[in-house]
Parts: sequence; structure tokens; C-alpha cells
Amino acid sequence: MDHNKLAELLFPETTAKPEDIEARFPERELPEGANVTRIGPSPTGFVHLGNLYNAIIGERIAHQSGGVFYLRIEDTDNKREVEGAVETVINAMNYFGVHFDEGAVADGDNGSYGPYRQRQRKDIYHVFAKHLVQMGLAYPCFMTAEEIDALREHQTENKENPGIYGKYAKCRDLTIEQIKEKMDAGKEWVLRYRGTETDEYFSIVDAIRGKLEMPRNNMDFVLLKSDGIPTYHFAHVVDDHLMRSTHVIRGEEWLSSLPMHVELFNALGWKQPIYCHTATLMKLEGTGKRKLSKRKDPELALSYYQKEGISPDAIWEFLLTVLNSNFEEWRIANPDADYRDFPYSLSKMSISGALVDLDKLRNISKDVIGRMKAEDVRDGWLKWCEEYNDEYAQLIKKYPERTLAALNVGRMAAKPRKDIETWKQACDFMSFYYDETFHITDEMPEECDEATVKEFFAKYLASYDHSDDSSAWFAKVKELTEELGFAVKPKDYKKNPDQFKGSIVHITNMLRIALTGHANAPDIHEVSHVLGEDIVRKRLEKWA
RNA sequence: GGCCCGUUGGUCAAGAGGUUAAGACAUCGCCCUUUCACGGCGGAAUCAUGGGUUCAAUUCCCGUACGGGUCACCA
Repeated sequence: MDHNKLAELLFPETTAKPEDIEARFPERELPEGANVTRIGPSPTGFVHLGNLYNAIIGERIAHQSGGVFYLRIEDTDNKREVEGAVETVINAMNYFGVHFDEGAVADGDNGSYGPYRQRQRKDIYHVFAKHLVQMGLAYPCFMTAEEIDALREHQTENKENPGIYGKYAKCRDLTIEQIKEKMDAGKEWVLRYRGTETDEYFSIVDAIRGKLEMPRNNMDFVLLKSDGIPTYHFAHVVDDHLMRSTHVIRGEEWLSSLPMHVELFNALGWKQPIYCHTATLMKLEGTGKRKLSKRKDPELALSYYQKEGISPDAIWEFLLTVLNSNFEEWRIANPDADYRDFPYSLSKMSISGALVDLDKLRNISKDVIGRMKAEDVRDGWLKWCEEYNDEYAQLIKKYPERTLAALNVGRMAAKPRKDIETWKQACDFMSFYYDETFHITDEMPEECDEATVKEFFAKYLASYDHSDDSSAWFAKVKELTEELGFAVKPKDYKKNPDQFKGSIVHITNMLRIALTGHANAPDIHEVSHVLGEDIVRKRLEKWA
């Protein structure tokens, strides 16, 4: 068999040589130790947490080392492509604070290692495909889907490994005449790699998992599909070589195809990137864990976190905690540092499936928002509301100063309050600060009968001086408490419940409910000052 | 089924051949306190299993169980 002749027959249009292509994609000029990473989502329109998880790892190890982080669109499966999906990916990543140095942009490319959409790189793949044919390492296969199905069935019945390999690769030894004949007859073909029948093992070091032992590839896997577009396996090897990726970060579901990739890198004489296979994101269900599923688990979609109003910073901190268990300790030691200053390390990654723990996320989110300046909270919340809650967007814009003051309640303290978990929940929490959304949800304490309520508010308003400071104000409350026959010290009431109508707890709760609608709310004095005298009086008068 | 990967409290996990087996979330109790939140203190709770190696194994080796992944002209 004359491999060169076959190569010409298969790829008559391909004239470029591997070295021509290599010249187009020179080694990157980067400082020593700089890493080049990428994410390669397929444009299905669904961006999930795992995409972000891997993106964060890539972004960190690239940017921490002064390297390059790029976006490559893996659109080799035209059946799955969804209109506008590239923009969806870019927008989602941007929203969550992941930015690319180069790669696909909405309407084209940014960078000199493109094109960054695999389907536009067809010619490039063909050069290397042709080269493999010339080396005798690839051949056209004319087997139909039906034939392959039948073969697989036969193999399964006989307890053999399914697939095209060795004696089952019936197109392996076709003569050039036979190939030409089939092509002339218009038969479709795919290009297969000529696998070696072997039971050897090889070992490889994964940056996350350490040393792995795997059987060498013996499959005649597909390099080019019948439309001339490469499979993931071939595209990955060619692209990550040419785009000079130093690290390939991807989910562990790729582990079992690693032998194919290693085989290809070797066949083409290229240096392998460092592989980093990440753990699958899991979810707790019933008594066990299972993989997050797109159909059953809304929290898999990145858009879920967007809709819930989890701040991007919180998602980062959450994923960083999952990714590197020492992040939490670092955060405690450096409460005010930017999370980007955390020294992220691949070797500290967990290799078992991490659970997505929404409780933990909420806790982190609370913390993150608690650390933010009131201005930033307002801005972040407003930005979210503009997309998801118009009513509050309007209110924030209508009352910017009051909103700011409200967000500052308890924020300046040494141990700041952590009232806000998510932007969505902020709308509930903040509702009492605006008359438009204020409503009473809790009942007055039962210790306070109607007459007591009336008397209290009448007297409270009569002596109310908006300029009182916190202690002057509270002194008046205590006075009133006593006057109404309530215990000033809750403990006294607890000890002798018969001697009092109730305690100051009930009195202040009454106030709190009238003022905020809830028995649970931040400090009354502070809230009163955020609301302003007019609103305070108006809300209290209706009880007097 | 073949192959691959994994298994420390409810969850995320640190850890090393000899430890009282860190820490965080959640949970429970107490304290602080005009409610709540914050904060503080404390409790309960973990090395899947059987063999081997060893003076000593949760840690190293082998098997088993369980979980996951993968066996496409999908990525």
C-alpha cells in the first residue's frame, strides 16, 4: 500500500504541510512558568456549574502564572449546536467574573491562534489527518452504522470488548483500488486511527490525580467524521498542541479516552500538555450521592445562580472552597483580601466527587455580602434587580440614600450583621424600608392587649424626639415599659411572671412590628433613623 | 460485562505508619442581648469491609462491597 497515494486520494485539496501550520502557530512568547489554559465548551446553550468550575481552575492557573486563558468553541457536533450559544457562554462567564485573554468572541475571534471555533479549523485538521495517512497511521473506513451496530451486538454476545479494533476493523486492509472504487461509488467514509493491538500499559502523571496506569489504546477510533469534521479526540490534540496549551483541564469523564489522546500526541510527535482531570460535581439524593443531572437539578445550570441572585463573588468563593480546601483557612486569616490573591494549587484539589452544598453556598454568600461596602451591595443588588425585579430596581433608584443607609445598619460594627444572603432574598429583607413594599407580617405579642397597644403608641409618639440618641431613646422606652406595668428586665418577668403584664421584650417587639412589620428586625433606633421621622410617625400613628 | 477512577462525621474536608484524627457548613445546648442577626463557648458525630506486611495501620499491599465514569461518525 502506497500511503502517499492514499493520502492524495483522500485529501486532494489539502496542500499545506504540517510545518506550514506549525509556522502559523509558533510557540508563545511567555515568561518562564507561565501557563496557557482554556475552556472548550460545546455550544449547546446550556452553561453549567461544571463549566464554571473548570473555567475557574484554568483562569487561576493561567493568570496566577502570568499566562494566557482562552475560549475555544468545540462545535464539532453540528447536531447539538444552538443559535446564540456562543454569546450565552461568554455572557455567563463574564457575569461570573471569568474573563478571557483571547479566543472566540460573539462575532469572531480575538487573538492570533485562531480561528477559535473548531469547525472553522477544518483545513488545519486535514493537514494532520493527511499526514497520519501518509505515515500509515490512519485509513478510511466505510462501515455503515448498521454494520457497526451488528458488530457491537455480536461482540457483546461473545463477551468481547465492543468496538472497531484488530480483526474487527474490516476496512483496515482495503487496497487502494478498493478504496477508490468505494469512493467513486459515492460511499461515505470516516477516517480511523490505526490502533495497535497490545496489552501494554503506560503511565501518566495527572496534575490533580497523580500517577495513573492505563492500558495503551488499541482502538481504531474515528479521527474525522464523514463530513470531514474531526471528533473531539482529534480536535483536542491538534488544537491544544497548536494553541500551545500547557494544561488541559477537563472533567474526569475524559479519563477513559486519555489513551487515545496520548497515542495521538505520540504519533504526531508532539509534547503532551499536563492533564488535569477534575472530579464530577455530585448531589445528595436519598441515601447516596449521584451525578448532577441537567434534567433533574436546576442548580446545575449557571443561570440558576444568576436568577437566585447569588453574587458572582460568592460563587467564586464557594467554588474555591470546594476546589482547594485550604481556601477557607486562608479566608479566615485574610478576611479583607481579594480572592484572586489566594495561591491556588492544583495538587490541593480533591479527586472524589464534590457535593454541591447549597447551605454552604448560602453561608459563604452571606459572608461575602457582609464584607462588602454598602455602596457595593447596593450596586450589586440594583444590577440584579434591573434584570429580575423591576419593582425593587425602581425603589433603589428612587431612594438611593435611604437604601444606602439601610444597608449600613449594623454593617459598620466590628461584628457586622449578615442579613443578606442573596440579591433575591435582599428584596424580602429590605422591603420594610420602603412604604411601597412595607407590610405587616407578624401579629402583636399576645401580652399586649388592644388597650395596651393604643396607650403605648400614643405615649411613645407624644414623647418621641427624633433627635434622641440611642441611649436617650432607650431610656424613654424603659420608662414607658414600667409605666405600662411591664418588666424592664426580661429576667424579672421570667422569675415573676405574675407581677407583670409582660416584659420589655414584648414592648420592643410591638414597636418593631409597627415599624418594620416583623418581630425580627435590626435595631429599632437605627431603623427609625433610616426611615426618617415622617415615616416613623406615620407607621406608628395608625396604632395609637 | 471489560477498562478506569474513587470511598475519613449529615456535608466539604486536613492529616500522617505511632495524633486526644484539624478546620468549615449544617445540627443541638449555653452565653451575649430590647427581637433577630452577628459573635463567643461547648456537645453529638467520621477513617466502607476482609485479609496481609509491621512492634504498630485509618495511613502501605491484595481482595470484596459500594459509588462514579467510560466503552459513538456526542462532547
